[in-house]
Amino acid sequence: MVNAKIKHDCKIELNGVDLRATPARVALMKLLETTDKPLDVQTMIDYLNQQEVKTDPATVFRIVNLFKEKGLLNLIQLNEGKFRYELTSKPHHHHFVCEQCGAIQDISDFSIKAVEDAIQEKRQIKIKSHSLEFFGMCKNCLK
Amino acid sequence: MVNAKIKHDCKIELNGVDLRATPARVALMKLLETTDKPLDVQTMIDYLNQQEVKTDPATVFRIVNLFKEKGLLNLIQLNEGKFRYELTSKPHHHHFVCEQCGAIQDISDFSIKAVEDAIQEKRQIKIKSHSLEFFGMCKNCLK
DNA sequence: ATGGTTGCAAACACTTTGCACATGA
DNA sequence: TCATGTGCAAAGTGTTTGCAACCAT
Repeated sequence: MVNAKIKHDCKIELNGVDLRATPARVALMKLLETTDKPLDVQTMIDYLNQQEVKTDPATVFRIVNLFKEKGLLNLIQLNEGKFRYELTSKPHHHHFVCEQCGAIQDISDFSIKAVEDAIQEKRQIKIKSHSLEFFGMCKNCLK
Repeated sequence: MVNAKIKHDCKIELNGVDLRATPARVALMKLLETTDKPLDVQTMIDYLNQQEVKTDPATVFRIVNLFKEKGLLNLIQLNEGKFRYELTSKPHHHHFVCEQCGAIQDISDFSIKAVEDAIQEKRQIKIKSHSLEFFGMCKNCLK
């Protein structure tokens, strides 16, 4: 019942951006909705294959790219050699990555919108997005 | 003469971080010093091979990683699928990338150090570096 | 029914690694 | 001299693409 409900929600969400609600897409939406840190594609694949939903890397890459085009996902890079993704529906925030243990924390203590507006006007450019990530040592690793 | 002088400088610079001044390394330092935007490795390889200095991708990747370890280079990601590098000796700045034409501008109008300090204290973490990049449309492409 | 979606295999881009040879200090 | 660095080839990731079969609408 719970599953059915969530599936239904995702269906509406997906159809709303002209995408068919296939099992892999619905499962991926569910995963993204219940995860609090940016996911890389390999993690998504592993998760899906652990569930009832067998799928293929090519499919997941395609879904993720589609979701990004449709504006459902933000792309994030944390200086690894790969992309991570987060739902755009989550409140805007930045990240802190511990270089020792790899832990990722959300940073939402402030906004750089004012700065962004100032730069935009001064340079006569249009800023559509930004990425701001911090790197260092987390509380635990500092001990 | 000019070349000899620059070579000499790089030799000191390289030996200063316990690296031998080989032709590829010196040429790469020269390139990095005279370029104002973050370079990807393929661009470095193409440049070196156009010059007198024939070299191999593996070598350039190794040099770049060494330079980074030694603190000579900063790694930058602009949401492409690859790394870019800049000399750490350049004044700290951020970047703006035009999503239409790919142009990269330096953004050094402001600092987020105050913000960084506040986050660091509040969360009891140690922030060692950050990346802040802006994406949008440049002046030209807005026309 | 039919156009969007998938799986599979192959290819591509970027990066790393092993090892024998070469070279800077 | 000899530890360090290089070239070459091979392999390892992450990602994209072509195409026939499949399935959501």
